[in-house]
Amino acid sequence: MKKFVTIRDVAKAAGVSINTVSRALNNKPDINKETKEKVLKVAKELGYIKDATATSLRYGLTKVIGVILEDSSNPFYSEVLKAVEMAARRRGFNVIFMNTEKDYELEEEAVRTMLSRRVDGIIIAPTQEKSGDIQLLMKASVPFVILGVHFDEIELPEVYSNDVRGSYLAVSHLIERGRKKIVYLSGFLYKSVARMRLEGYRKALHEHLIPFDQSYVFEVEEGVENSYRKMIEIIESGLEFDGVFCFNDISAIGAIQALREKGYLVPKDVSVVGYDDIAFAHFIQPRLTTVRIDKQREGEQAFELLYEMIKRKEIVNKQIVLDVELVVRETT
Amino acid sequence: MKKFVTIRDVAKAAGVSINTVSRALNNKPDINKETKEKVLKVAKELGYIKDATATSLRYGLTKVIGVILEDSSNPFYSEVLKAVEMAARRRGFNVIFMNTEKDYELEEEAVRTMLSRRVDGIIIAPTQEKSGDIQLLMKASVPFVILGVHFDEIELPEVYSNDVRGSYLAVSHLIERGRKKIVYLSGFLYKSVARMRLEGYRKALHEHLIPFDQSYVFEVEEGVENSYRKMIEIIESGLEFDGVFCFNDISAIGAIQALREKGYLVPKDVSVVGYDDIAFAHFIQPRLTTVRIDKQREGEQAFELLYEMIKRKEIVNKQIVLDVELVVRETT
DNA sequence: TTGTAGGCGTTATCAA
DNA sequence: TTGATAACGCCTACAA
Repeated sequence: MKKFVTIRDVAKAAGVSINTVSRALNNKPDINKETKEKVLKVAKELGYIKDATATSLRYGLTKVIGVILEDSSNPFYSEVLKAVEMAARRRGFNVIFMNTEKDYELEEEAVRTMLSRRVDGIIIAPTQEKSGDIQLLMKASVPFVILGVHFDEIELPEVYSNDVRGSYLAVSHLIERGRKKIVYLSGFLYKSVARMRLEGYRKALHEHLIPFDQSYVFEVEEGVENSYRKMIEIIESGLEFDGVFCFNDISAIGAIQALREKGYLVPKDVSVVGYDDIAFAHFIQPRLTTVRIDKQREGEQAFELLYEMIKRKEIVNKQIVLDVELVVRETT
Repeated sequence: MKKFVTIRDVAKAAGVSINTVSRALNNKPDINKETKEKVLKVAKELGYIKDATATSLRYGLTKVIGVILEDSSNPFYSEVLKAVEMAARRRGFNVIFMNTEKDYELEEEAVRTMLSRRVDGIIIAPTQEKSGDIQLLMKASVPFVILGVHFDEIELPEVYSNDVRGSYLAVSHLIERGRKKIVYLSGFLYKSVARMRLEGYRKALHEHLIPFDQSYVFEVEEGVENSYRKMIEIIESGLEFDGVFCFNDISAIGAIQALREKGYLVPKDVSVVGYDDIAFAHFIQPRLTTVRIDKQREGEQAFELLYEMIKRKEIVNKQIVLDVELVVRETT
């Protein structure tokens, strides 16, 4: 089991030396045409398949990139991941991915694994709880791109979306719909994304002369269940509100469920806006108004930035900020 | 950029030979305790990270498996894929995945790439249009597991769900709800899954003494849009029906959308059952009645079967058929 | 145009 | 207990 044909085997069968085989296989010029054809024929007959492992070792390049994210089955990330894979493949790269489950230890372990695999580059969506692994990456001098996150303190290659603008658009839209008391179901504020979205929220309120009220902002762990429960809690607390801006579509779905159960009509009584525009945002009922991030583009851009670094063999300290779009549907 | 510390560097810095370093790193017994500690210390100081590429070449084992599927962002596959990755990691394996976009050429190319990468095993969800790549895999004598598909003609290691039973349950349930004219929005029948589900459909009708009518079976390409359009078509054709059994949840969503647009109430006028129980099945409104496949288990089982083959170094010609469960919600 | 030899980073065999 | 050496499969100087 698992005995592969080597160039040595091909060489012997074709009656030439191993590097004549190598030359034939790699389209080198310095080889006789007939020899080449013969070698290629023999290689095919024997079912030769080049060992990328050996080539990697020889070249010091694996043509593999690593992708590290919290949950590859999440409808947002799964689309980004797919886009990365497709973009990578177009350039002859394969991708190894690892899930961190939002666990920093797993994230750091994933980084070490990728480094050990000698991937040519890494795309990572860090949890932002700690950033020791990012330090590790910087020291390792392996090209990497931060995905979906922006670090204020250090300048790093990043691809993320313009979420200040996104949430500004979302909240302004709510206000234009006549909503004045807008709950923000936020993610944890140690995450740059949550902070940016909070900033946009505040900006929109401010521009519309609505005072910011901290008691309308709730930091809630991600997941439908969590936002569902938090929404129930908010309703039961008696807080007055007529709009809900959600950290993402998933949490919007949870919120809408809670609202419905408590007898609120969406959007008649309460308007809801989500974020991300995952595929299901326009299949749920009522169709979700949300802020669209172009996930395919995000994945592609992340790979292309990484690729540029791999090719140029140097850090390209560029922050690519993707534009974002409000998609008005039926929940507002 | 990208200069890694090698055991050679460690050896020099520690004043020992390279294989003393190797011994220390790999917890070999025949090494002096102090030497070992010193080596480990130096290795850590220098930031040594083992090169898995070299180890792979040496051992003839990469500790990488390949996963080939049509669309890693599909809510069904993305969950299975994640489960595979998690299971693999527990055993010290990493995973490279490739999307085929239901294109046989890409699928075959993916197989070649995986072979070239010398992955220790492959999990593949084949399109079933052609199967030359499966032949290739068999010849290559690399362990592989077929995911979500059953081949009648050849006995191969497979993990798939009991879809005859699943659709039998679904259709029986529709009948018990008083439905008699049940449309089957099928996938293409060259796929084993579609055939199995058709069989269950027929079986349920037969047992309930409802004659099978070919004109109620529609082969439709996957995707919400396609099932949406087909459903519109069916309605406009004037066909009488009171139930719709869908190939999967995605197609159920499309069908429900069409029904709603055409003024049908679900489930009052028409009952609808989906298949897969993707995460969103219970977020859409009305909540979708569907047949649940345990996606996590499917991924785990696929990996474990593969792992068994890798460990035993021989084909384990086992077909693992996962049980399936009817989840009654609000569309029936 | 072709072949020989060395090396990529590891690990295993054998000898010291 | 330790060290020298060969080998995994490939590619590239260099030599022929």
